[in-house]
Amino acid sequence: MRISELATRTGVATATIKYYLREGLLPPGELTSATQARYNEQHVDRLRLVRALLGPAGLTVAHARNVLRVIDEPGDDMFAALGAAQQATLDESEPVDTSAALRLVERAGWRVDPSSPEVAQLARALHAADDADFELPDGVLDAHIDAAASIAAAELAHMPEDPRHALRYAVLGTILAEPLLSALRRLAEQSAAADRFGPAT
Amino acid sequence: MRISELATRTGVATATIKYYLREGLLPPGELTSATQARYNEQHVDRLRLVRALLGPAGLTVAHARNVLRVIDEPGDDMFAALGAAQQATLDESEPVDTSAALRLVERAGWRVDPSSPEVAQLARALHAADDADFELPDGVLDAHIDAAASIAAAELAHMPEDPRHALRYAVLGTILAEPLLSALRRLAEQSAAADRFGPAT
DNA sequence: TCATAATGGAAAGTATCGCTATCCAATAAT
DNA sequence: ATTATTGGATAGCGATACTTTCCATTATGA
Repeated sequence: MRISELATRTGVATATIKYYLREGLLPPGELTSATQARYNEQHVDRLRLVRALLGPAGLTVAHARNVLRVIDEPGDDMFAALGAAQQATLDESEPVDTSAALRLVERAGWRVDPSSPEVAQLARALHAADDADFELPDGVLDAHIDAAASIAAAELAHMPEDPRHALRYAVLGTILAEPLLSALRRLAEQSAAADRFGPAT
Repeated sequence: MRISELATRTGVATATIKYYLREGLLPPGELTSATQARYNEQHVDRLRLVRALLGPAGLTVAHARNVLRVIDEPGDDMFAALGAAQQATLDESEPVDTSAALRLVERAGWRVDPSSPEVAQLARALHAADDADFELPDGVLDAHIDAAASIAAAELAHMPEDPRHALRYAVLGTILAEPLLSALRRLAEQSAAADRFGPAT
């Protein structure tokens, strides 16, 4: 198919597709002449994936490119690839004091790289709560830890056997499930609040 | 104190403080003349709160303004205020097909407003996964639902008695705990992946 | 076959966002 | 009396995700 058909089938403007091509989010079509290229079903799928990453998942173009690179070139070290996929969506930024975050990780009993950006992200979240004068009760923190642990366990338990699929699954699970979990948490809160403060059934 | 002291104490540039004042994130200081205003400790606290919302929580200025308005003017209907606080951070956007989302909510047994933006957010997250050809196993979905429910329960259980504090607590809990939960989930995954794929202890 | 439409590719333009810089007249500090 | 600071207004900036415009080169179809 040509670019215009790719555009109509995915609902993405051709100019935008050209932009994604330029940014390396979408592999180029097969050139049939100086002014024509052919695209196939894989391009359709890829374009949908790109839109999912840029839209609801909220990734920047740069982050999406990183994520796609990990999916495209898995390498043979699954652990390294998973780490790379996670870090693909994080910016490095100023160093933070990670002591509180590390204490929390230890309390959770997790085995993590103390210098990973995820620890820094956790540290920043804790500091933000602190700066906002928001005291997070231990019980609530523990609930978050348990929740995170059981989600991770469930995700790992359902990971496909085939390493190629497993990586894609893990990467997308990490990234696409994030907005899902946020929405679910808010709905659970809404429901709980309705039970407690809302109008009678 | 004057604006420059407010700036040095919070580490926020005076130009930025002026910007927040303009945007209504920070209440004006008490004018003592045409060219001087006095600020107090409440301004320091407020400014820290604003930075926490704009930084790690990732809110836009417009969303932060909405959130602060709910905190500032609680009203007497706690349920309505909680709903308003949640919606303060969401954009309205094109309508989505919420049927899959509603099915999920029903499976969770939650009591929520089917037309709420949170449902729409959930619907978009589900569609994104679908568009990306990412099949979320039921077991994983259930794990997310259970996790969301137990977090919500823990948060409600620790909500302060005093309605004024309760609202602030609920609002900040919803917003500031989101990046925290994301970080925890990623660390839990990292730990679980290390156990399964990583180097031996 | 010849006018019209579409394409690849490059480059410039646009809208939004969160600041940041510049000015100015009025006032404070020394 | 001189210098520094402030409130207030306005304009500028850098990043991001597109959009628009342009052009030479093909396709396409009446």
